Amino acid sequence: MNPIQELRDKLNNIIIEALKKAKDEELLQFQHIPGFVIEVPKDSNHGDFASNVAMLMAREARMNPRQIAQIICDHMPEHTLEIDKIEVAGAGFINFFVSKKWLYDIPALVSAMGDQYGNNPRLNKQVQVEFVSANPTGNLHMGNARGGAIGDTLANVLARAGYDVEREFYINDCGNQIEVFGQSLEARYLQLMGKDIGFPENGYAGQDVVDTVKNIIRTHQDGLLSMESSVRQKTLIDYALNEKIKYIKSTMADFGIHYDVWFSEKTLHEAGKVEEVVDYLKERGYIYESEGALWFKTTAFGDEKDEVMIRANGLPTYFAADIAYHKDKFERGFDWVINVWGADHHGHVARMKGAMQAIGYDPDHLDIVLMQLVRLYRGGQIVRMSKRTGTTVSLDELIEEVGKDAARFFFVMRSPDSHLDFDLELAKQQSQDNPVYYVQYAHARIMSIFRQAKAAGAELKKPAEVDFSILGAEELQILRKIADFPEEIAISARTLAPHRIARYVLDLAGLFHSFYNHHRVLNENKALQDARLVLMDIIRITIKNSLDLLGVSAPEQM
RNA sequence: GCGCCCGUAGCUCAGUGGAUAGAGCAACGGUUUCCUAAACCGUGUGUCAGGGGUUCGACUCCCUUCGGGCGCACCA
Repeated sequence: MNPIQELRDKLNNIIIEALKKAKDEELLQFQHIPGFVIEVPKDSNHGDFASNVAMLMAREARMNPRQIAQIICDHMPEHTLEIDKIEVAGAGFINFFVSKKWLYDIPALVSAMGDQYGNNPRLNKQVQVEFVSANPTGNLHMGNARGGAIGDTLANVLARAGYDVEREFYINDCGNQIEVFGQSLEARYLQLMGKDIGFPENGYAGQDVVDTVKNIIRTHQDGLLSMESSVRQKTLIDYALNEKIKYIKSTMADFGIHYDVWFSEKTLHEAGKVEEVVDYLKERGYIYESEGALWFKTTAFGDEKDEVMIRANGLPTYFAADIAYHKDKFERGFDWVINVWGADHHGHVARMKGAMQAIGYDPDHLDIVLMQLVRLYRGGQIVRMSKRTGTTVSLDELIEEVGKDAARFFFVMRSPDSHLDFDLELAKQQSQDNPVYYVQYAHARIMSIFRQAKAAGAELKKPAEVDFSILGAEELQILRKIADFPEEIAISARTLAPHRIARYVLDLAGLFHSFYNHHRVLNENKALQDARLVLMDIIRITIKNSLDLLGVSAPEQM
């Protein structure tokens, strides 16, 4: 149920009917009705809805937009909508002033839908969101954290927007980096066993690798010393990957994220899917050999330069595996595939889409959400992140310091396109300056009102038993905001903009706090109290559902 | 050099081609002790980085210049 969308659809039909009627009467001349919009004007003086249809028709109809608008108004058919006023305004806008009575139906809708409120009709479309997909060779960093918050919120939003959603984590468990990882593990192992041995130049120098090796020693002691190097590395890698993936899974769970699929890159190679896709491209003539390597002619799809698929040493590149991976995704039947990537991978986007085109899939069914980098601040000072010095803050440490709720909210608060300054002090603050606190507090405050109401013997009545015409302008504004929620979800999904939900719930919490500071819910006027209690209940539901989307808890008291 | 993102109020940021560009913080002025706590109310003259273009209409789309970030591996 999306009340805004329903009203919009009805107005849309009325306009089209009016146009047809005017054409029949030969007052307007046109072949096609243009793709006009019915929008909610920013300024409420311009009505509840406004359409630009007259402006768009001006050229074809060879008439002044305001005249066209007037003709449309004069030909509005009979309809069931209660409309107070329709006016022609500005350059030719048609403004609709819908009777406020439609808002009185909102509480019953929200109340009946409960935790389902906000959900749009099912679309029967399968969408996959792949996000984080961190290398299992180290700790989760702030980029992974932001990707997690964005990806998971986006998945939640898409689900409520009507899609069938799957969350997936791609595990890069083979390739060059894993070899380097193995060499690093081996060096640490030998060092810890007292051998005087150097460390690989580009190895993983972090303390977490040392810790992992210490865990291995705890169970295997010196048992790996006698092994041949390649066997030893494999043993170390298997153990370490297992440990790292367990760490990632548990940290993600602490962050409120639960994946449907953990997809191993290795299985792709083992199943021959990578060779398969290279062969496929070869058959189509997109592959050529040069300097011992096999190249994919990505320039044929707008890339700047061709890319290596199979290296001279016979091993496929990450790109080759990634094409096979994305082919596999589409073969699994997804109508829409979404990846959340760090902005440092942007160069990969065009060639990935090109690759999809080359293997016969519509590149428009693949969307990449690129997110900009994160900067951590502590008391106005930037927290430098350096793997060398080991001062990097990991996601598990962040969750421990500021809590899951603040972390989730902060990471998703800004547009993915925007660099994110994460203020650790603000995130911990128990004050209304802290946006997550501000929203949660609104929820807790409403719960408190209900506790007070119960103590006073006041009950929450069913919306049908309550007269909402007693409500004033501020309450109606809140109703209007609540009515927007499903539409907000639809837009957020369509534009892949999960930060809109954070802003939405901040707005709603702001309206609530402001109302709370001016009016008493529990008061002498019982009819008013009944209406306000219902209003409080649907604010509570909408805030709760918004916070659910964000993966943030809604406390009963604070 | 080429490509992607960004540039909006003092600061941090919103802004699905629509009408007079918004919010929070900060600043300034005022009120107040009330279901949850020093909270509440009010106050914005912004070259939407600059310049061109498309459009009835541009912060939004295109071109270009400047500034910042990030990429441009037989790494992932």
